[in-house]
Amino acid sequence: MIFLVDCNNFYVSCERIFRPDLQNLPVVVLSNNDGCIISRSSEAKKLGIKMGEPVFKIKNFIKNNNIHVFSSNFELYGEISNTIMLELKKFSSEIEVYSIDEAFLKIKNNSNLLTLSKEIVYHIKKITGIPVSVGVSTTKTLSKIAVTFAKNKPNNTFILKDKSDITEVLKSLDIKNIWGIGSNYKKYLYQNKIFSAYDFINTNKNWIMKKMNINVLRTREELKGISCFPITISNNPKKSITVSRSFKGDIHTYLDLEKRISDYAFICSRKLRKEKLTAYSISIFIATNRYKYHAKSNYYGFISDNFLVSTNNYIEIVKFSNKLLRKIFKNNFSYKKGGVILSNLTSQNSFQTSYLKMPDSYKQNLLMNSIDYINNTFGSEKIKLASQNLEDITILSRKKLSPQYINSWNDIPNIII
DNA sequence: TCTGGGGTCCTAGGACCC
DNA sequence: TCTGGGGTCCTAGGACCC
Repeated sequence: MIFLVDCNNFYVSCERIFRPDLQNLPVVVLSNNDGCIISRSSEAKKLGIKMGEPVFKIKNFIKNNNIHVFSSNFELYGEISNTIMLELKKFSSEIEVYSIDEAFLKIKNNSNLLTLSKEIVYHIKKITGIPVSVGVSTTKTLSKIAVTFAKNKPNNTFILKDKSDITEVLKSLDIKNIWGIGSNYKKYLYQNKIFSAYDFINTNKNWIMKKMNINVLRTREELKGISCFPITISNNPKKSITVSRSFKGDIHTYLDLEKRISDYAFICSRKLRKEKLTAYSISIFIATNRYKYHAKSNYYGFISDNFLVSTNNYIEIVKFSNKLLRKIFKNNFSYKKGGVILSNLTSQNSFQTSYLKMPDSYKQNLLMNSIDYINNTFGSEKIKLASQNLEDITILSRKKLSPQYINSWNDIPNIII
């Protein structure tokens, strides 16, 4: 059987660990730049706050209803997530960490599914303080359905096993709530008079393949109890690394944009080096504010290119990103967002060399390692490259940031007796 | 004033080969 | 009048996820 363990309102629950006074009160967590709502406590949901809602639109509502607001603290959430996943490994060695707040567990000895589910809920809450839900069924897609039911049960567990139960559930379930059916396929399926999950399992296979794709067909099979998405235990190596941000205000000049792109390229390189990888390809994009202007004053620039040889050299990556930026930059636009993507990644110990370019010299490597050492020891922005933003201003707006309770010595909670 | 960020997979069609 | 058949690889764009 497949157990899907899903944390309840994960980011909000993380904040509440250190703020027990916020139990039973409406709480929300915001996206980067304090832009949108990305996590809501059940009380906030009951007040009608929607997922992805822009904060500025409901500023007064937040105030009037005494809703507690946090900026996102992903460092903290990541640490808590790691702890949860380590604890879950005690229940099964066949575990797939699917996202920051979800994991699939394959459990073979399934004598008492309900008891085991309750045990998982109890254990994770006891060790980490995070409330989780457990959905159990025979395939990943069915477990996904089970866990949504679990969220509304008093003990946060739900077993979806009997054939007749499954049929009943599928009949009651809107197709848009199936894992793998997004807004576009939903629209298309509605147009073809397919509304419930039960309608969907009775569709024609060739039609699905012709009009959609193989994964949609797999989803259909999974709903019938035929497993098509196996649990992938090995943590596959990363295939791409992105750093992108919306800017606080608009940017008009090339030079200002270059500072941002240099920053993102530098951060991206740091992530790359942390994973002990090198990149062969790099992409840059810049975009105007899609909400603000008419279509003709909007512009989206995107470009990709390859290095001669895979690299994780800060200087080389930042230099190349600026060279690409020059090719897509256009005057007379107000830029609102930009990003750097590194792809075609390989391990730094095994990449392909080339006769076109000498490998980094010993001195270059020493320089790169020194940058890492200094930034890791004294703060991530101590050493920068000259094209980066050198003024001491924070790029992100995070006005309601909680302390780094468990990943910074300065922020360790004090207990006063 | 103000609207997030980071990923993966699939496929049609183009470029190329013999 | 009439111009083959069978492949592989790459990539942009579209779909999805949290």
